[in-house]
Amino acid sequence: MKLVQETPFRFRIERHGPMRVPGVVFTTPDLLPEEEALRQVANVATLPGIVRASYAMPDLHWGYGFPIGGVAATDVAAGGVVSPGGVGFDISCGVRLLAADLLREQLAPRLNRLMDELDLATPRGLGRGGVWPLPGSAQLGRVLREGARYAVEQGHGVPRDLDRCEDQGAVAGADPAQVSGRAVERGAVQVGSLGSGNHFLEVQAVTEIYDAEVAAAFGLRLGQVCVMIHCGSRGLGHQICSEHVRSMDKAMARYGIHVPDRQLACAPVDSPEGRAYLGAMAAAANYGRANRQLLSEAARRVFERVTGAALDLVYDVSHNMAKLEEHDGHRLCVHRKGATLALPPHHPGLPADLAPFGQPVFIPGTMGTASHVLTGVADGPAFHSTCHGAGRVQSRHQAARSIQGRDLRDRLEARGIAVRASSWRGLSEETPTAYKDVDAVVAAGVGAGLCGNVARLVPLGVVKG
DNA sequence: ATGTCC
Repeated sequence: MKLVQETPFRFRIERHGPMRVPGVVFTTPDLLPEEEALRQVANVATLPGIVRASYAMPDLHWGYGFPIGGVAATDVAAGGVVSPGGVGFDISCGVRLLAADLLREQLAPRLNRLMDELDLATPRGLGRGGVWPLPGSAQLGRVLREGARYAVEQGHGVPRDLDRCEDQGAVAGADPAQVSGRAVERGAVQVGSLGSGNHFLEVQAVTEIYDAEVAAAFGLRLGQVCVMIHCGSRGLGHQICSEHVRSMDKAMARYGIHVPDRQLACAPVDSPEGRAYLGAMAAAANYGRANRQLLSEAARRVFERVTGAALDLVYDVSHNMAKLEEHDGHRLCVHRKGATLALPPHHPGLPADLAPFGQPVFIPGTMGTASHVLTGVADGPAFHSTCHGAGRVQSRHQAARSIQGRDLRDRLEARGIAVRASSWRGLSEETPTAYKDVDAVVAAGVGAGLCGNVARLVPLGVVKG
């Protein structure tokens, strides 16, 4: 495969074989991933209706069909397709940041107690329920339609929270009728739970401010304590993805669609299968947003009790979504998988007070390193998208073999990071050495013109899924 | 990511 470096932060995969557009990878030579991920970028470029390029962010790595860190837009009017693999199994997985009215030195004497209480208050782990009193399964329909808005309406949050959520807390077009009974069954008992894998709730502190004006507008200052929550749509999103991949895999031949990898199963956006998936995907997206809202409320109650400090929502973003967006007069289905929407300054989708500064974006790093706050910039080259995390370099298996969970906990604690894990195996799979350097990933994103860097945060304590 | 295989 021919990879041409076009600028210090931009590589091009020339069109070859059935590719309809080129591949464009925003990265640096030392962040370039395994060949297989680049192959996936090229495979995505064969999808019917794809426009401009198959894009990849600096945290690019191998995924199911589509690479993680991939952005692909299809033109709906030109037979453009939607593909569940372009969103990922964890539909609407995302990140929110809450800022405490508290400095890290004020928290220090109470950190351990705070972490103990967050540990108890955060349902998590594989399969394990983590049920919230909010919905019985009868109320799940409202969660699927109204997302975080329903949670706030029920008293789990304040109206201002919704101004600080992408899509004001609920995606339009959710169709609970397209969510199977199995998905509902799995989802009903997991509302308000963190999950496992790389999902976490961290107490962090702001250690660097790169853009003082934007940081102030986001409500962030040096030394401030924050809470970052990274989670998704749990078994419900997983079930929906599996079912719709299967249905599209069967339907593709009828639409005359041929893809180089069955994991790219897709159907025209404007088809029964396409509409069914998008309706179910939006429902899962709303579930994910309600989930993050409820976990925020749990954290707020703990903070209030232990420190007396309030937590203000800075923003909430998804990094696994497909959205119907207007670009240059065309209605496009923009898939972002392990990639974050980053609206530029003055975009109508921004709340008025953030309009001059662009949309906040959060990049969760790894447990031992750092996380970043970014902002959307004008003229973003990939449909206003940027990276979503550090990006894996080791498989879960490799990571787990490299260190015992208890040893990792000890090492982190020795560096002053309080760890509350739900499983030792899960903790070892998330060892910081399994990931790229998040600072380098962010620098590549900034260099490529995808985003601006606003602030850096380091973990004080981690509640691990 | 995920009742780590319907």
